[in-house]
This record gives sequence, C-alpha cells and structure tokens, in this order.
Amino acid sequence: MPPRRTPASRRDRPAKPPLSRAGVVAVALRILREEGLEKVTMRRLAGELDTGPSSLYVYLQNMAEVHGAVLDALLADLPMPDPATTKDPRGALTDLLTAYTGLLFGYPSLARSVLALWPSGPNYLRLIDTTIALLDALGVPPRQASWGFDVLLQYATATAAEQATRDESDDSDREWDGLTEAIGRAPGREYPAIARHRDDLFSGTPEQKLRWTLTALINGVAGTPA
Amino acid sequence: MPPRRTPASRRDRPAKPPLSRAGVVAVALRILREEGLEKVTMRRLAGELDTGPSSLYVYLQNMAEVHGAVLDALLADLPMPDPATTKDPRGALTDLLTAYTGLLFGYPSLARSVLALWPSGPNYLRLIDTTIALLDALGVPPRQASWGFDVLLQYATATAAEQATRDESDDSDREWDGLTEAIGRAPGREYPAIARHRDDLFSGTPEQKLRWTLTALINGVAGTPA
DNA sequence: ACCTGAACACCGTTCAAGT
DNA sequence: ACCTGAACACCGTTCAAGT
Repeated sequence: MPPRRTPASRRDRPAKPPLSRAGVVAVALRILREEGLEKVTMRRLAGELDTGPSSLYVYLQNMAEVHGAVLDALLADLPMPDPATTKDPRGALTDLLTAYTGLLFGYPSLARSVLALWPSGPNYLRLIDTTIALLDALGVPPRQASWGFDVLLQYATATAAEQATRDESDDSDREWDGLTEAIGRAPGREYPAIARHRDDLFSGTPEQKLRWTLTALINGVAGTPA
Repeated sequence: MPPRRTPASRRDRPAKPPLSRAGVVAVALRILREEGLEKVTMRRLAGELDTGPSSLYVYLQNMAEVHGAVLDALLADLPMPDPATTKDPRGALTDLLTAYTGLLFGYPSLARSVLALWPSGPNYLRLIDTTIALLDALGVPPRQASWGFDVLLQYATATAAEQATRDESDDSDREWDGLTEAIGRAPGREYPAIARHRDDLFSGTPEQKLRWTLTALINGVAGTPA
C-alpha cells in the first residue's frame, strides 16, 4: 500500500490548515467586519475553508452558535474597568454600557441576532461580572444588582438592534422610519397624548437619549427595593 | 367575443374572494395562532389564498410589513385603560405593560421579529398614546414621558423575545439555557461578582422579576430629570 | 472521529407577460 | 391596476458513505 499523501488535486496549493472551531469563528469574524452578518452563511464559511457546509457541524451546533461566538470575539476588544479600584463606579458603568452599545452599533444585524440569543461566552460573562461589580460598588443591594444587570445589557443590545432596521432601508424609501412618520402624522383627536408631546418626542440627539436612558435605568435599578 | 367568465378550472369551486391587504393579514393571523410565525411564509399565504406569492406584493411590501400588520391585529385585543379617569395610573401602567408582555409571550417569535421592526399600526400607536398618558397622569414631566415610553415597551418586547430561544430548543438539549448554565458554572476566581451573587441571580419567579423590573423602569423614568 | 458531497426541504423577491 | 407562473438566487441542516 502506498503511503497516504495529499491528493494530486491539492498538491502545489497552499496547505489546507485543519478545521477547528477557532478557525471557523475567525473567518466568520472577518466576513462580518468586511461584508456584514448577512454574508456569514454556512456555505460561505465552508467555501472559505475549502470544505463543504456539513463539515462545520463538527465544531458548531448551528448558526446561532456561530453568532454567539462572533459576539464573544468582538467583546474581547471592549475595555473593561476594574470595579475594585475605580473611583467613579457610576461613570464607569455608564461608559461601559455606552461602549458596549457603540460596539454593537457597528454591527446592528448582529445585535438583532444577539437579542434572540443568550450569549454565554467568556467575554460576555466578563461583561456581566463587571456590570454587577460596578452596581455593587455603587451601593446597589445584591438582589437588585442581580435582577438589574440584564435590563441594562438588554437595553444596550435592543438599541443597537433598532438601528439595523434603519440601515436596511435605503434613503429613497420613505418607510424607513415608519414609527417616526406615524407619530408625526398621528391625528390629535385619536392620539391626544402623542399630540401633546409631539415636540418632546422628536427632541434630543440619539447620544443624549442614550445617556439619559442609561442613567434612568441605573437609577431605577438602584432605587427600587426588590 | 364571448363574455368573460370564470375559467372552467374554477367553476364549481367556492368563489375566490378578491385579494386584499386585510384578507392577507387575516390568513396570516390564523396561521400564526394555529401553527406559529415560522409557518407564515409568502408561499403559504399565497397558497391559502389560491394565488402565487408574487400577487401578495400588491398589498404588502415585504415580510416585515406582514409581521407588523399581524402584531397590530393582535393588539386589538389588548384592554386599554382610560388614562383620564383611572384612579391608579401606576397600577394601570404596570397592568398594561404586563398584559402586553403576556400577549407577546404567546407569540415569542413574533416578539423577536417586532424588536427588529418599528411597529407603527393604529393599535400600536394607541398603546404608545396610552403609555404616555399614564406617565403624564403619574406626574412624570413631559420630556421624560416622551423619552421613556419606548424603554418600557422595548423591555416588554425583549423579554418575550428571549422566551423564543427557550421555546425553540427541546428539553433534552442541555444548551437551551446556555447563560444560566454558564452563570452556574462560572469559576469564582475569574468571575467573582457572579460568584458572590449566585443565589440572587437564580432567585425569584419570572413574574416577580417582571413586576420588579417594570417598577424599576417606571421609577427610573419618573425620577431621572432629562 | 472527522470529513464529505449530495440531497432535502425549503425561503423572499423580482420580472416579464398576461388580463 | 391587478394578477400570475416561473425563475433567480439563495438558505440551514441532515444523512449515508467515506477515510
């Protein structure tokens, strides 16, 4: 029997590295950054790794797991404060949540997918741990911190996900912001509260609103006995 | 030229009602209730209406619009308090948001889709209007009510959407609750805050948590100057 | 155990051609 | 204007058969 060798069809091509979970995730991350989540498909990943789509299922259970792994990889770049030494836990928490929101704003369709996931990678756990620790440092009672952390993270994610809907529609399409349109047009006879608040509803920059909302969430979590 | 008549292939079959947006939405709603959102596809809708999928695009721009229309149809059943006469606006607001969450809990994958939408149908506008009016009645300053209403609605939607992930996995699959697993296993050396709060993180029923969170959100919105 | 090609069972949307 | 069939351009996942 002849020794096993690379098949002729592969000879003189760059050696094909062995498949691995990390390798698949690395390719997924690159495609996400360069072309967006929509292009991260099992077929595309397989193609880039010079194999068939079914081979990926050895390393990842399904597409949701790919998305979760990609989120965790992105979170590695999120600067984490040290809750034990920070002098301004409230500012550090706001900054952390703002940074997390900003990161997801760069990948709104990933944010959308993450809402349907329960991310559980090591970097997401670190984000949870730091959020809870900062609430502790703020003097929030433990049960409130435990029940409150995911309101904070969920709001950040949902805010970025909302952005996805905007990004998908083109400017020429007047439906892109159906709710703003609808609020603007809502007849005062039928929707008196909307009519009364029309100016306030459209006031403020997205940054101002985000900052206010995060503050309101922290205040609510800190000030509401469980 | 002979008069136009129903083609032979349709004779003796029940008369085919003319297509309409309302008709499409009604079928979508029935399929949603009986079989879930996953079965509400353009091809299925077309099949039930005895036509081809392309015909639906005369009445609805895309699948997102179908989902939005279905949500609005469901909201017709949501009991709305009258903000002008209610004596306990805080209780009424909590009840309204709890009822909205409960309604979406029945259709978690719709909730997931709604997060990516900006619903703008008449019944959703009514929900917004009532929420703002109840915040007014609570004495919340107008700008805070204007900025705060969507935190409340978004939380309700996101909470129901989270449920979708659970529903999709079967019991035998231990991954169904990856985050709870991960939190339970998180080593205390690396995640000290999680370890410290382990008991509180798993405490409380979903109902208790929902009630507390809604209260915390209302408190935060009411008590944080914009 | 790992890897594969091919198949299964679908999707949403567009388009040219009718009526 | 409304409606259509067929096509376009894909999907995720499974499975039997390899190595």
